[in-house]
Amino acid sequence: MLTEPITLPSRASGAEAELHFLLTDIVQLSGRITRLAHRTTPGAEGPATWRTLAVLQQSGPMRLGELAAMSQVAQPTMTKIVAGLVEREWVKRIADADDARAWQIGISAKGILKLTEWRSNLAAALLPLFDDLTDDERDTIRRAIDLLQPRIDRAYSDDAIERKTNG
Amino acid sequence: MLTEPITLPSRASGAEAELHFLLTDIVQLSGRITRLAHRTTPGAEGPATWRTLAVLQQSGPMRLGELAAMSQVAQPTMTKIVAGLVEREWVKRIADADDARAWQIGISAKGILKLTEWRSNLAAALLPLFDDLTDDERDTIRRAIDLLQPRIDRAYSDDAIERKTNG
DNA sequence: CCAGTATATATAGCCTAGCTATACAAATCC
DNA sequence: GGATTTGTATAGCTAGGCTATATATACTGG
Repeated sequence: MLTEPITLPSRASGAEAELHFLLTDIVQLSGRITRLAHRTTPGAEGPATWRTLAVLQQSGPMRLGELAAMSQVAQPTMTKIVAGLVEREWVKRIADADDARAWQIGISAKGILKLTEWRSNLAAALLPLFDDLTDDERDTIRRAIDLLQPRIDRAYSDDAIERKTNG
Repeated sequence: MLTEPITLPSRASGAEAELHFLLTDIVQLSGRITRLAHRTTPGAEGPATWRTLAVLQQSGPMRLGELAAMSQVAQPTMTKIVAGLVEREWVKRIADADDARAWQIGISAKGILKLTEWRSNLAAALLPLFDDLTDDERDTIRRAIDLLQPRIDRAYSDDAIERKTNG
């Protein structure tokens, strides 16, 4: 229980506050981008489907539990998502030779195609908003992504490791 | 119906492809950030709640329909979200003097507090991932946000205007 | 000034994606 | 070989998304 009044930071303060607002701005912008991406793209699949497929494409086949950890969802949630993906034939279950309880979940050719197709639709929809960017501006954005990407990835995989160690 | 084969872009090509991958990388990263933000933060409220509150805080009271357009959700979805917010007393309904069918929806003091509190939790949770950034790196990220923010905002408000004109 | 149309919100009913708690089956460990 | 641990599935709930439709108010033309 919180007994002391929360310090409500004002936009004016020092370097620590600057990082605070940088982070909250990143999150707010990300939320709006994620929402816009879902809305401007056809198809009934939600963000969870694409996030899961992207993980599988980038990291290769893995167990359902690992996939859940690397997607930052609970295991039963991943069971449900994978069930949907299996039905669409966008992933395949591969029997795990070492453990009869487990499967390896791998993206299928069809899954890769659908993911690529979705990304193309996405890029086409967002292009008009961004085609006025100069080369320098694109470079700034690219560098920002390269700064954020590994740090976010680390948060995801740290969680996966923690699960393996403590869980 | 799509009859021609989709061009599957490869990572190697020219400037247009570069923008394509910039956009898809932004969206993928945003999805992961949004998910991480939700997961690392306590409370049952989903992203939609915070997105809606943020819109109200930044743009002031407005009608439910406007709010739906500016949040990129369908009107019945916003009816549901607002119902939840009214119950928590994070927004207030103000009778519209000019139109008995409509309300003005405004964020309450409690709503501002909760939003601020959530952002503080968020910043605290993400801080350890980013406290090693140099001043230059922070500056790069800030400039990237300032490039993306207005373009995303425009997509949102364009939709709101379109709704008002054609709808 | 009233009939008909247009508009703002609400309701109904469905889906995906999230969660916790728990069941079940296989592996592992005395 | 019985007890415990571990991997996945099931049950059951919630929020947040949608379309179609109902309802109430506003507007407009004769």
